[in-house]
Amino acid sequence: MQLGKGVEWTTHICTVLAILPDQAGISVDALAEFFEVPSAYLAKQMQLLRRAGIVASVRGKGGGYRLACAVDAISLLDIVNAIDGPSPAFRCTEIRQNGPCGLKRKDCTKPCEIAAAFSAAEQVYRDTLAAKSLASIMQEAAMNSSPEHLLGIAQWVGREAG
Amino acid sequence: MQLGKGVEWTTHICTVLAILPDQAGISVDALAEFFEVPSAYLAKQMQLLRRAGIVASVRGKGGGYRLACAVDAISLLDIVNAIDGPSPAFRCTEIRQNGPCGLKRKDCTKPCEIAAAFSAAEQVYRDTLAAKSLASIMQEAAMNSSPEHLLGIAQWVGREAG
DNA sequence: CTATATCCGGATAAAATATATCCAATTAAG
DNA sequence: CTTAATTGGATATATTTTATCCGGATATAG
Repeated sequence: MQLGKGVEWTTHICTVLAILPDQAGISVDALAEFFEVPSAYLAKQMQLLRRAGIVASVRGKGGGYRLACAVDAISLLDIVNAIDGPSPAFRCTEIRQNGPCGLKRKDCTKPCEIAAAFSAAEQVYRDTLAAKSLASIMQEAAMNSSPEHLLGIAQWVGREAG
Repeated sequence: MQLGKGVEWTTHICTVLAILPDQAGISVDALAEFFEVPSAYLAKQMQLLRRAGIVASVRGKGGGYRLACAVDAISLLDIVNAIDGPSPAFRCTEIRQNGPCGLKRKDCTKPCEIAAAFSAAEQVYRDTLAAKSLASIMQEAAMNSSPEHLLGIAQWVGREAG
């Protein structure tokens, strides 16, 4: 059970987009260079973010990506759902209905105990991610990083967005 | 991010092995028939369970599988770790060290805020699975199932275990 | 001792997923 | 109007996961 690299990449990228001036944008190539990741593949991930309404894009020369919402309106769950999809990790195939002792379909209105237990575990996982906003990540990063590092990032963003 | 079918299969199978008389065993073919799943692949999953110490096997004619522990000593997390592996879903590739504003490796002793947030979410997921024992699943199933159904399973197990 | 049932482990095939690439559509600037 | 920069979407490739098969080892029964 693995989460794609795109989740890591785009989460970091959102923290960079978050310090952009309003209306400005950064190109995929610039973002790919900033994190040294393959730009072609990153482009695909950014499109998934856009379709999910997390970022907005501007086409053509001078275009690029920016956040489409406030940082406290974007949670880690939003990003995971956008990149990795919202489908649950545990897939119940109703094997309790199979075989010599299989249950009738009409007797299976409620999920079985096993499916229910896995769903409950996934729910707390999703709840935890939903409770973590991009704003909270930014705040923690600001506290844990050196002022020089933060300044360096702000300057780079300023150059690329200018 | 998907959990393999083996997790669903082997969890159900553990609930069947749980009602075996002591020292008896059931063959992979019988279990595969009971749930109508491919026996070749199920055999692989059962070997993973055995290597994890969840079930024990007896070779040769009349052999088969049985639980290696008490039902309250087996959690859903044990089964997931055995079948799906214990590696975390979120893989941090330390891209904060990359690019023009990359951090030096020596300044990265603590995980970044993003990796920490995902780890925390996975931890509550694992904790929830660890808190759910096979015994608890069995008890819930006993309450929710009809006596006839439970009897049918017990009879089938009795026949197969000889 | 032979035949049969069963697990064991490695080799292999198929499917799904992750990764990478290309070209068309669009926009800004000169 | 032409050129360059950029996103958009479809398509190709690589990697991983999932599934199957087969020969060997082991144990039981006759």
